Amino acid sequence: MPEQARPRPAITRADLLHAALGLLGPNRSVSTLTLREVARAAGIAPNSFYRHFRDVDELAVALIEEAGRALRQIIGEARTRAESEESVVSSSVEVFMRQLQADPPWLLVLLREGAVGSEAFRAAVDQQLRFFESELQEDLVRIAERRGQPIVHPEVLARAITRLVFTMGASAADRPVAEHAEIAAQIKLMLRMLITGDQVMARLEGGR
Amino acid sequence: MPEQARPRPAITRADLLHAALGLLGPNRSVSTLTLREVARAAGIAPNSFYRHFRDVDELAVALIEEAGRALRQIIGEARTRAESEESVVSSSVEVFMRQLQADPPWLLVLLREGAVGSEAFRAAVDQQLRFFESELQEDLVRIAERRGQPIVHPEVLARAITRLVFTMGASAADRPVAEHAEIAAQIKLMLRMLITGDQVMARLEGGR
DNA sequence: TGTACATCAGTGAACGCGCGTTCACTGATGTAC
DNA sequence: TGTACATCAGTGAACGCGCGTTCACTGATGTAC
Repeated sequence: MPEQARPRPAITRADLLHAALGLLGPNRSVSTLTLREVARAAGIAPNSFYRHFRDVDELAVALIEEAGRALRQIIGEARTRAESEESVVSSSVEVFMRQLQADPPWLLVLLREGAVGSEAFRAAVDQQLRFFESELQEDLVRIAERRGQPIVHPEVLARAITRLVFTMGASAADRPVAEHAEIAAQIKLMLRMLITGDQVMARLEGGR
Repeated sequence: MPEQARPRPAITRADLLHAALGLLGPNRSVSTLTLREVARAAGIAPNSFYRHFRDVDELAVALIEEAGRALRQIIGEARTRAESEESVVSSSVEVFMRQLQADPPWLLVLLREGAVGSEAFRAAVDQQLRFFESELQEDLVRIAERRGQPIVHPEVLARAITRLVFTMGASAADRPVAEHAEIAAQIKLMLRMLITGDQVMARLEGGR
């Protein structure tokens, strides 16, 4: 049984992910990246790509997971500072829109790739959305219970909020920055409708 | 000034659109169609494609417009039979989900292509969504006023409903049909939250 | 009605290109003894 | 410390392929007179 020799990675998976991110833009989605492009951007020969990923799809999935992690951390930090549903909503939306304006390429990965691409691909985005949903759900429940007014449909509420924010964010990314404030206000209003609706339905259904 | 001679189109634009639709499926989005594929499916030489469209993007936009028209007509018919916000919502959602299960390829065009593709491409999908929004808004306002309880934020409400239905529909298209009923129920619940929220906020803001 | 002409949808061949993937390789590094 | 060997990230060349686009063409149809 031979002891394992250490590789000396001149180029890492992270380098490749970074190179791939650099290629993205308003009109370039992850699903259109080619192996040769990424290799070129990373400064390696095309065939060297295989030392790190099985194919471009595997890189794409890694990119999605990375992006999800990054956004969840940022939103999570904003949320821990919030103490009411109202402020959970508005601070999350504000942080989200601020990220959108900074226009980091990884955010586009989450906004754009959910619908298109290979099976594995869409599943990866869906997975990240579900992470968001469950984290949001926990926060909403925690805050609502502290206030003594529990949420009636926490799962559906969290999902509706998450999906609305992402879909509105995706369409905001295509519009001039000047409109972003207006869009943010619309999103907040929508979320307030949802939360209020849930609360009222609690009362109508018996208020428990 | 020569009088114009009539073309005798052996193959029409509609034939090409139809051929393109036939190529779509759960894992094939419009943005991945190639000119040669479509020409092959339509039974013409690749270069003949240019007699009908400038390029595949132009065909894609036509496809989107066609799909939008089709869906709006179907939903519109369902809606004219509805007389309360509640039934507008549930009959629209039901018709929508029924279409989804019938799995017509053109529906995928609207659900999948909003985020990816060329500028013109995304703009075309966005346009169709706006048509939906404004038609829905009219119906909501009309019905609410007849009931004497006007909607406070008709534009935002209509947009939230439209976006939620489309994004939830897109994710439903990836899930087994057995889950569709559950998803439809979730969508209805979400929309009820939105509508109830709007109504209650009316009262909170002074009830006018 | 007959003839000459214009129109134009569809064609077949060819082009150069970038793609993913394969192959046998090189050469730096780490390990065994 | 020195030497022989194993590992393996990266390479250069080559492959066959499908792509979009161009060109000069054909031949059926419609129009002018």
